[in-house]
Amino acid sequence: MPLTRAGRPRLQTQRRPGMTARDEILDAASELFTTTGYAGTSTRSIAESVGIRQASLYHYFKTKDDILCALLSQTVTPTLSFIPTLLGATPALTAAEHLHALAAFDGDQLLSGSWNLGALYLLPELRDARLEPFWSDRERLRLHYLALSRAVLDRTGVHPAAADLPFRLVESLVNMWSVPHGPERSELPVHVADACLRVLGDATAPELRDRSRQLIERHAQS
Amino acid sequence: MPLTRAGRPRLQTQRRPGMTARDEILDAASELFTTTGYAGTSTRSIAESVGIRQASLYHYFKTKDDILCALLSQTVTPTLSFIPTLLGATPALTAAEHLHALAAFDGDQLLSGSWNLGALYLLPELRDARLEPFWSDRERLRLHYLALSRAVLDRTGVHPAAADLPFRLVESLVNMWSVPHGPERSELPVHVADACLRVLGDATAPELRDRSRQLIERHAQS
DNA sequence: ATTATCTATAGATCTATAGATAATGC
DNA sequence: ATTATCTATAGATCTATAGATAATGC
Repeated sequence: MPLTRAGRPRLQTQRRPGMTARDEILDAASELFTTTGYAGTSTRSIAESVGIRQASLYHYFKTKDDILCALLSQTVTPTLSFIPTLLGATPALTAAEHLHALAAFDGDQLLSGSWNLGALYLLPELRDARLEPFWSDRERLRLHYLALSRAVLDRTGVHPAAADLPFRLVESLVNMWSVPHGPERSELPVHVADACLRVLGDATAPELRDRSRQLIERHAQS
Repeated sequence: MPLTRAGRPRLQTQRRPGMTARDEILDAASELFTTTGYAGTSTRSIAESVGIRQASLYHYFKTKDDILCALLSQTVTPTLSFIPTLLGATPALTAAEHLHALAAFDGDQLLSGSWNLGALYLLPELRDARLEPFWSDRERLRLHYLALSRAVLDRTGVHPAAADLPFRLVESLVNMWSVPHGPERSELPVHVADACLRVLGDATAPELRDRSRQLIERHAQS
């Protein structure tokens, strides 16, 4: 077991979490992109924050864009992969159960990790052709929320204009990332999932909350 | 009445709305800041979009920051000035009535104008010392929502974690700015105001909606 | 030999300033 | 004389590349 890796040693010792230099770079970029924006973050500032020279970034990423793409792919994918699990549950879920579990899972995802990666989707500078795959993933997720919400609205009779709000409620978790005196962060997603149903005119039964928790746990194991 | 104003003529004819050059610049900056971000928008691109030379911007604004500040002051101020009107209404409003009217007004503000100025508040690069006055205005507004929401929650018995959600629902209007196949834009704010009450466990009576509309109209006249 | 870093730098920006110029206003 | 624009440019970035260097791996 080598004490140091191959390659010329760094001038500074490691200061970012991560097993590989690539992970260190992604951690630093997450923090900087989410706090000062994409265009507002220079490759130099990323490198400084890792403790390497600016040019060394290019050993791991072809361009600055590549760093952003690597980060974005970590965001929507887990939630999209939860949908088949929900669709395959037996006995089949009602629309309300499905929506609640989806919202709770999606919210957990958004609040997990050390940096507010979900906020990257709110960066306007990001609506760019080369990032289209990530936007279409996100749009697929939105349309799934929309279909579930409409099914609930059909039953409750609330105005159809409310159909987009559950997705927006979950999305707004990224703006609650650091709100003083708020509720315990780990509990926020389930409260927001409850709120998704209330906003559609439905009440959340406690059993529904348990069901969501089970579905999420079972998915985590597989 | 002069056909042209004093000063050397422009090379290009006017292409932006606005009575003054300053207004033309603000219109262009609104579009660019909200679509490509603050750091992602160069002073050159603003000038090009107005049809003047980059250096000419500095006749109207000392720095690029100054342009952003001028835009930000247009956003929260109108809604904050609506609060005294609501507090002074006779007979006094219930918390639910107050919240509904506030949300409907705030939502109208966010969707008015040709550009999605409210989205500027979601730019992370904007959390900067020199823009602190705008953030504290916005925080004041959030705390007002919070207090009203808590009063409603006391009555309905819904979990206190929902107290921040009405503010977030209204805020998310900026992300619904251009959603295909959505409800009529002018009607969105009232639907979101209704949703604010539902998310707190309250139902919106139709009279409440009328009351909000009246309050907003009366404020607009004064 | 391979790898991960480093130094150095090209070339393209970007913000802001200095000062010239071409109108109107008096 | 005043004003609003223009041209030109300084000085500070910023991204990305070229190639040197100092480790480990074989």
